[in-house]
Amino acid sequence: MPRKSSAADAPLRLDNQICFAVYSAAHAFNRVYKPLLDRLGLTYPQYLVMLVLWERDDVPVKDIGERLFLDSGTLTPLLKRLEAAHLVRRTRSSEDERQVLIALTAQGHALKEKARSVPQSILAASDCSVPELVAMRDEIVALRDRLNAVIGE
Amino acid sequence: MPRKSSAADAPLRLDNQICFAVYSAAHAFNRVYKPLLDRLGLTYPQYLVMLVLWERDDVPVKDIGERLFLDSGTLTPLLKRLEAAHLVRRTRSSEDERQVLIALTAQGHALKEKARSVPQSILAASDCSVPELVAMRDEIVALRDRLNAVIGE
DNA sequence: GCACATTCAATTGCGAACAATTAAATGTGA
DNA sequence: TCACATTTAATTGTTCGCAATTGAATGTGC
Repeated sequence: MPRKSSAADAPLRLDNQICFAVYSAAHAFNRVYKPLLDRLGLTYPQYLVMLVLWERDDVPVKDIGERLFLDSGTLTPLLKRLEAAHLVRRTRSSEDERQVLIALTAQGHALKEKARSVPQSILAASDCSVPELVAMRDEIVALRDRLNAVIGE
Repeated sequence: MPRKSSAADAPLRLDNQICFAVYSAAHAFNRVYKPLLDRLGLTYPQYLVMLVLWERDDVPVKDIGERLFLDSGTLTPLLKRLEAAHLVRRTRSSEDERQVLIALTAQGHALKEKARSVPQSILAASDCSVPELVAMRDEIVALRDRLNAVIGE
């Protein structure tokens, strides 16, 4: 028997999965961002780190990681690339030698001005009203936070 | 002047970004899936490929790529790992020698039964009603499709 | 039939992402 | 004080994800 598609298979159907919706939307965002961020010389994760630093500077790697849900295994090499691009400086804290503080260079600060056009371009690409996007964002954040709550038991 | 947070900066604020909501939710899903998929011996992208194959077998790499929005650079090594795990077979099509057809092995088919408990666990972790999840999924898919439409000019 | 373009998978190189481990600095309790 | 645990980044190794290129097979237009 050729295994006809059955109702019992619905939970395993790709297009029914919310995780795949989220996964594929994340990649779609990445592809839209790519040409915009190329002009800034940033990758998407690097852009996220810069967003954090543009809000507050001179913070330990740990803080950036907590904000972005990333660990040092991801951030250490990424921050070294930003340092090589002269956008940030990495210095050991003198109060606590375990911490490495990340500070923006003048170039890093200046890049913020060039980045201001990015959110507008993304808004246009999403072809969606701001209130709709805000509502979706809040729902997705709430879902993410519930998922993260499960991970910490 | 110490650059106080200003309303002009709102579009660049991390927590205002829907892309970051999606990006961080995708990673949260990945972390919830990890222990469940470890028991199947699969990574999350490998699980997605298996979902595609459990729906329809004996398809070219191209079809899997279109379904998952992934290219051969990602899929070729991933499929070789699934082959090494004896879950799929890779054979050149005889009608069109350019294509490589991916077929499930008996083990690959059998794994579907072990996978049936996964969606239920994810539903529980998301701590959300099915109608809510379905609504969110459809919104996210619609957004993804609009973003993908922009990429193809 | 033949030059040419197109399609498809594979390959190479780079940048995430994370698990697991390491090493150094700091904190804590007896 | 001193043994011990904790915190913090860095490191190593594996797997994605994609751009760019390659090479073989197929399709096409003349």
